[in-house]
Amino acid sequence: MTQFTGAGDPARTLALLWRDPAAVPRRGPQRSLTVDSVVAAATAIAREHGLPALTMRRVAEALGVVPMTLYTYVPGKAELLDLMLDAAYAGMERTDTTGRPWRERLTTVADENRALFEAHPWAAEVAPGRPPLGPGAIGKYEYELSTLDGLGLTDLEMDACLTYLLEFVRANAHTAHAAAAVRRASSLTDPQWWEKAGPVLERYLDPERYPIASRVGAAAGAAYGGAYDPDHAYRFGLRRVLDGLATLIER
Amino acid sequence: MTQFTGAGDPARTLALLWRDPAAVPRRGPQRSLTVDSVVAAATAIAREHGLPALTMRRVAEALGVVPMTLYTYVPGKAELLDLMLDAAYAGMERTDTTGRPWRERLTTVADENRALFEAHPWAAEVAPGRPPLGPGAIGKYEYELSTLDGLGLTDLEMDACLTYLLEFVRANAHTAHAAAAVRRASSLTDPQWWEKAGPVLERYLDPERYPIASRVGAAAGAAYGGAYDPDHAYRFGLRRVLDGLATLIER
DNA sequence: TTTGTACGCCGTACAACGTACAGCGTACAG
DNA sequence: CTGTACGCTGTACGTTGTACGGCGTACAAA
Repeated sequence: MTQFTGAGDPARTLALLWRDPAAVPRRGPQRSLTVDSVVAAATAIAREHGLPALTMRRVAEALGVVPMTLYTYVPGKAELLDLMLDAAYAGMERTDTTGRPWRERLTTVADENRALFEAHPWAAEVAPGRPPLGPGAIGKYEYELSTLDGLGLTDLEMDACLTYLLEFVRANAHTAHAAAAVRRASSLTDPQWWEKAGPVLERYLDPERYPIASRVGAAAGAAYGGAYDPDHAYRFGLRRVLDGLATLIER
Repeated sequence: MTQFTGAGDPARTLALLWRDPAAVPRRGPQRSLTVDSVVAAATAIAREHGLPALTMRRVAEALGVVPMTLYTYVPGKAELLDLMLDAAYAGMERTDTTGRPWRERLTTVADENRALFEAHPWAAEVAPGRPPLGPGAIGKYEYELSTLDGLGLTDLEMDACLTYLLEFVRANAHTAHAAAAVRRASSLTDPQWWEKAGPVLERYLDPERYPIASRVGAAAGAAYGGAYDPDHAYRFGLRRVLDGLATLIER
């Protein structure tokens, strides 16, 4: 099952995201849980065991409750993911960089988003079909836009620049986490895998037919100890992102 | 279930990817299918109904066979995804841009990758934990690296530049496709959704508390007719990517 | 030509998933 | 005091990927 956000009824989801007091019931027995406790339990599971391990049954078990109980707090799993994402956004650090040069400000934003995905690897995997328009997401948007304010960009350019920067960080985290997830799933470390795959691949791969790929692939493999080094890709990429934005900002 | 690639036994997977003749059996009854027909049927389902609709049962049904039969052609679903991905790579256009300026060459590579994700939207969703080292992927790598050859970059830089460019295209396609998938799943078009969410959101969102977000969000929403325009993000982003690489290449 | 066996195909089965539904008991409104 | 709104739960359904064992075919050896 691919995991979405933004699937359910917008009004209900928004009321939930903003913790609308009018949405809590006035009758019936005392509630044994809270929306926040459900979100917290789900987040803990996703963080510790990955998104595939996040099941309604597991969340319920962690809370000492039967699965169907969760459905009185949350309409379904999609909305729970929305709530988790918004809560994660709300918990992000927001360093005040007023007055600093724009490169430093954007680097801070990038690093803070990277930290988000480090603290919540699952967040890089949920596909935000429609963004969760809760207080966490809006507050994040406001803060991040403020680092681009006053640079002479149009409103549309500000949005485009921010989207561009954030998608880079997100993509980097996604790739990094996919690598980590496959490591966990295959019970074969990266070096072990390459040790097995390398000799076999050599039987099929003709260096004369793929000269550049052989050369560059070997160089990259030797340098990274694998096919991909997320840390290096982040540092390299962030420099490119800032240089790319510079031609727009400093024109 | 999150979809991986590269989960199974490397040797078996590689033999499959390269269509090793030694891997086909010599005994037993005639095989009614081929690996290629399985891959083709699976690809057709993924393309037409999306990755969540790609199930072994459905592939089997399309081939007029019982689910377990597929397992005599393919070790499992993860390997099937590897094969699908490698086949999609193999089918990509590879325009000869020898002698053209590097910006034009890289734009061509980006556009070809974008076309891949347009033809195979599912490909943007599979997480390539470990890349499928088949003829398609290797050929693609060789071709794409050739557009960066002779520019004075080190081998590591060539790999980093290509990775950076491809991750941008991939991330853009992923976001675009997530938006399309949620539209399909929620049975509520984007304008319909905003029409319902807009008034409700206004009740919660205080413009004085989020001045920049309100202003920029409104501008972006009006310009794109939604929160995000993948086409615009691609054109904008590709310019930034090339400008960012320029400071490295033309230093 | 016969026979042993490697191997394709299939029916059944299992565990896990999200969640619909109906019954039961609680606590507030009148 | 009573009716009812509503939280909690047990059971159940339709999915998923795939393990297992039986059956029959077609090639290798005799």
